[in-house]
Amino acid sequence: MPRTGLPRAFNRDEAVTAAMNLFWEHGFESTSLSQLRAVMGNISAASFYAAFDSKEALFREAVERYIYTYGDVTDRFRDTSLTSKAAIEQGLRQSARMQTENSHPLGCLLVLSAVKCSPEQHHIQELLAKERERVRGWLKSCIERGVANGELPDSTDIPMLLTLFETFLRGISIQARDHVPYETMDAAITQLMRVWDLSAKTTTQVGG
Amino acid sequence: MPRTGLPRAFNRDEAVTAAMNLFWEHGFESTSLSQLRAVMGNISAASFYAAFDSKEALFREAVERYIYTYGDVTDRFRDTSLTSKAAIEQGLRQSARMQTENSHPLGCLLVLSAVKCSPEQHHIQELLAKERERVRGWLKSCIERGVANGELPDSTDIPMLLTLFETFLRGISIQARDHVPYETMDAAITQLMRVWDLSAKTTTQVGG
DNA sequence: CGAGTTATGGATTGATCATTCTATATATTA
DNA sequence: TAATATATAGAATGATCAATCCATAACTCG
Repeated sequence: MPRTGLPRAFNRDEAVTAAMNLFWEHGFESTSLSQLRAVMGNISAASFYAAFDSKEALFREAVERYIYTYGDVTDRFRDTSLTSKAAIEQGLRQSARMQTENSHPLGCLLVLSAVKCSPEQHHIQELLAKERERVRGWLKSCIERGVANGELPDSTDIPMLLTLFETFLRGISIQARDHVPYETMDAAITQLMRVWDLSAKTTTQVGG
Repeated sequence: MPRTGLPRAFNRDEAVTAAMNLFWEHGFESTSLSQLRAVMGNISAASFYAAFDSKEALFREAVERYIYTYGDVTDRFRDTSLTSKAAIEQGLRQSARMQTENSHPLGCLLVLSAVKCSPEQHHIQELLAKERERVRGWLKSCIERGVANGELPDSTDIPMLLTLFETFLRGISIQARDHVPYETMDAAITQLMRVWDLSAKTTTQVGG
């Protein structure tokens, strides 16, 4: 809260959102500072660095903003008021729906915005990998809950099921970018969930 | 075949392969010409431009090289000596195996190396999108063949099945980058293919 | 008003980007 | 050996990159 001095001429909050959308569309490295300053209200370089430490610091803010807004669709994986199956199914459907909306860039920012970058910015890749790992943890906990509450048998191959659903989830980002419509992905999710039912029906076997 | 003049001091073929690996690892835009020249045998800029028109032209050659080498795992989708189910299953397993090998960069070059780029290089994105579309076409033909030869009922929702398998296929690239091991993806594919069996067993219904 | 504080515009930094140029070295062909 | 052709090294091109500097404008507080 700046108390004295010239007040900022642009809305910092709106600027972060605009930056998030640009990073989402073009990725971290391919988004230049001049492009960012343009969408942030045609602000000068001095104004930018008075408000943000660096391009990387802005990116971190943009990622945080994404997680708490569009990225919150994966919260369903943590919703214990639903059955494990419903949590996964709804998480997948919501992700597909959000990533195919045309009111913002297609796909998931956490998957797409730094899938590749120069060696000297490897830590940016790691930042997003850590966020994906968080989602993976929720998905894993959700499946483990399904085993614990009897939805799935004790013999369930948890890493396998986790990978099945997570791989599909990650693929949604590429498919959304390639303009595969939501409805088709939604239908595919319906069939994918039948694997859950098959796992649920399997009688308990001796684990290896 | 140069007949006169000073012969090239570096192996053009090996240089393209080295460039392919660098593009595969870091993507088109994040790979600089100086990095390329370094791995291509510490060649000078003049030598580079004597052998290649531009960075983009080299990238196109690298993509072509990839398609005919590592990328050929998806040829299984076109193998009509197999049942449609076997073609898809083997194509998925081979893709997962190749993309997780540690003798080269992880994931698929066609999916990862230009998923994001600056607006002025949109055509690079489109180049790779077209290659992915080709694979999508093979996958679609494979499923259609399954319907035609009776493996799948006429009521089969082809776009749905296509998207189910393609979304998983695309997800493998992200998962491989995130170091998900081949064995786990292989197990997931086994379960994914059970959806095929369910589709095959479904009695013919009135289509919508 | 004057002192203190902050944001701004605009020029500038040094690095790196892809690409081109010039001069020279080395090959084949006549 | 002379003419021709090609590749080379190394410097230089202009553009753009993220980031910084300086002077000035505009605000609050005393």
